[in-house]
Amino acid sequence: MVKLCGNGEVAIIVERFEKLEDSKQSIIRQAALAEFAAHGYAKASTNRIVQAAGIGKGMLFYYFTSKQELYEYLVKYSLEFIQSRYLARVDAAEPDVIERLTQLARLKMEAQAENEEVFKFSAVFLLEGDAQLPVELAAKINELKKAGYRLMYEGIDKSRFRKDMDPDKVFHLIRWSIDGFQQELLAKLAGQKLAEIDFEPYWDEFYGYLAILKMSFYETEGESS
Amino acid sequence: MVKLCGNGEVAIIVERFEKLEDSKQSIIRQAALAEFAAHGYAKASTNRIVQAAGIGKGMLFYYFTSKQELYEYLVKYSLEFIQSRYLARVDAAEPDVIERLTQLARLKMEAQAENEEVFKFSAVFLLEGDAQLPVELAAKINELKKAGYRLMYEGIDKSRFRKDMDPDKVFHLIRWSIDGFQQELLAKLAGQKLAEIDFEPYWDEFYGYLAILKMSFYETEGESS
DNA sequence: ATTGGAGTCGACCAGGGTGGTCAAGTTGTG
DNA sequence: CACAACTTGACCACCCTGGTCGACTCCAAT
Repeated sequence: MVKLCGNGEVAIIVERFEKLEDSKQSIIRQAALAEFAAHGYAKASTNRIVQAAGIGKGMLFYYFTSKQELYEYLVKYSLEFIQSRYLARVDAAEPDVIERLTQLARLKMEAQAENEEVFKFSAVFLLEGDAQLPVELAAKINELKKAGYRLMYEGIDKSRFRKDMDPDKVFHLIRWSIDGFQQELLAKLAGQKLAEIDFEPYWDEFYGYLAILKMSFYETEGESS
Repeated sequence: MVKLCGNGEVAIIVERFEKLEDSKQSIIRQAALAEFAAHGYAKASTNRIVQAAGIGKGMLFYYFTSKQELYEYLVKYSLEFIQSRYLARVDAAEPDVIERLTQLARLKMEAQAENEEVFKFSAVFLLEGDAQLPVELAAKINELKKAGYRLMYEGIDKSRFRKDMDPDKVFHLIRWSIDGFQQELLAKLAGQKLAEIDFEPYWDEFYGYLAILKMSFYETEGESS
């Protein structure tokens, strides 16, 4: 009988890695994520990975058959991480723009604090064509992109905006503002370990910006038809 | 007598490049800018540069003594380009936030249309520590950074904002909005030659956003003390 | 005590890319 | 013709690559 589902051997080999104690697994995974995030698939170096992880060269190819397979494992891992630790937590039923975007910002920041390398790596593999992945993985990537898009744009209620402004434009302005704040915050905190930072003061500042946005773009209470 | 000002030989060699007809100079320059922009100093390849420029390997080292000198030439060229074609054109006396930021956006877009590679390259060398440049060049880079910072933040009149909002926060919201628009536009136009694009419709859209920002954040006319 | 398999290491391999050189050849000009 | 400026790409020594593999350690089962 012919195997229809491919890669019996590969599965056996990757298992070795998954049997490792979590702490060691994590060290290797983080080292590899960081390397691929910093250099992309082609220019990432397996030598630097094993050096950063503190293991012998041989071990990497004992756990993974090849650089390519390691990369695919990391993509799969990252997709699952982003899905379960970030997107799945967003309340897609929240219709208020600011509430929704605030949730996205907050949950993303929390997930990023939990594993920053995953997000840096995702920025690479979401754009990169270098690696060419098996169709089934490429499909999952597209799913994730669409899921993210949906959470950002679908089911948003723009009826509460001031009537004298184009609601789509207002929506974009709000989005750019929140993105800008977030981006600038991350740039300011670059180099520090996100997990160790007390974000409360930054969130307070953030809510100050949100208050201004609401005051500016939302219909004033009790002024309606 | 001792030469106090260094590099007599280098000057003679670079002269060869500067004597070239402009069109050829430009082809080589653009190829090199693109290569360094895409890969950074360390991983840029002189082989790919000569290939892209359509010249023999030897010529590159006939015009420039080394990869390092080529890089320094490009940094110098880019600094001058950005200074003269972008920053110098900004009217630093314009006190109105939106007017000022609009100018910055518009002039940057025009300069980018004139030579896109310079801006992509500048994004690299403004961050990169790889190359280590001679102090005198590093100083010029810092000057440029400061000049840019000044044009963005200095001499701005925030007194026309609504009195019930923190003017610094409003300023940042406006900045992020304009940046967001610009960034998204550039992403949408990626791959096309900026110089061949008719920007009028985009500017119209942009002014639509500005109108909303003014309506939202500026003190309403005739409501004062 | 012995065996054997899982786990671990790093020296080693062939291959490819690196920045830079240079002998050879092509031009253009006096 | 001669001579200098210009142009080429094969070539160099070197470095790093992904991947292999023989040697070694450890430990549980015999």
